[in-house]
Amino acid sequence: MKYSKQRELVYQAVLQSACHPTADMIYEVVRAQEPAVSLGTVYRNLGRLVEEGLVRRIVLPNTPDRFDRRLEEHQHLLCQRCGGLFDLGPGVPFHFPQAKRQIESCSPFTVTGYALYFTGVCPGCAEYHSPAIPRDQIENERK
Amino acid sequence: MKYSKQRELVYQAVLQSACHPTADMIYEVVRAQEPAVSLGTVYRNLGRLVEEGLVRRIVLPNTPDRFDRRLEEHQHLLCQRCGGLFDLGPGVPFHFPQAKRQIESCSPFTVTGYALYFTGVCPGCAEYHSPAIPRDQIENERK
DNA sequence: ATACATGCAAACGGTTTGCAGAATA
DNA sequence: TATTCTGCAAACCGTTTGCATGTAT
Repeated sequence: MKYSKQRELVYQAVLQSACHPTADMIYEVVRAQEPAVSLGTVYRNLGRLVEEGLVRRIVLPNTPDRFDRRLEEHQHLLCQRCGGLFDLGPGVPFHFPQAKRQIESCSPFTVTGYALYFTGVCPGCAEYHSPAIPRDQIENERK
Repeated sequence: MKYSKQRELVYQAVLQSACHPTADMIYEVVRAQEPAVSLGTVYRNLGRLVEEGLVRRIVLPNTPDRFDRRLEEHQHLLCQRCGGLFDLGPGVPFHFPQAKRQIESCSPFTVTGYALYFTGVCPGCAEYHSPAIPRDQIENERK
């Protein structure tokens, strides 16, 4: 893969993001340093970085894809009030190798992967009388 | 909710489908009986039926939504070769109430729901020298 | 020199929506 | 009659793609 300044900036933006940014958020960050960058280039480079395994893509229904610098296996919770996406610790009782074994032992399928996420309410949104906040007004996803 | 022939046909089409049909497949089935029906109406009615809890919506990345007449909790496997979506039996080692309890006991989130599906290869596609079949050429999803 | 990457803008695909008219209650 | 529904077509939104130009090796 040939070096490009744009890809470097996209990668750094993902690494330095405190949350799980969308392509659009990455675009804004990169544009601050390289105003001529195009959204298409950001999409292309995010795709490349995912292919190379440098960055993880999180696909959720009815929302733009999110990107994650954390490569280790972990689950997420999608807050239904603010739309924020949060990492869950290792307490989630789901172990893929075991699930794979179990499914393959009692059904005719070969299992190669999975997708799992939870929905719920984050602590910030759960506060007393905390109003629902439309997603486009909050993008700082507390942890 | 006011009766409409179109909604009835949409509902029956989901109930009678052998697989997990997309809005488009429902559209085709309904159109066979009611040629003037519009795709918009199919979408609207599928949405209503989901709201009413009569039908389940299955959301997957990069593919149109699927609809499911089975309301009981169960998991799915998405075949990566033919694109077919298959029901998995009760052997999947994931139990939501337990997961909810465990996550809530060790993190500050309230958990209200989840999404889980597996990817892999279905028996039909696993056959010896079975070629990969593009999704638009196979829509009979064996069970 | 020759790949490969970029900016731009148009296209894509699944889904939603605004509207005037038709069907239900 | 009052409300809800429909068909139609345009809009929507995140993402991808074609193309001519620019940049890294």
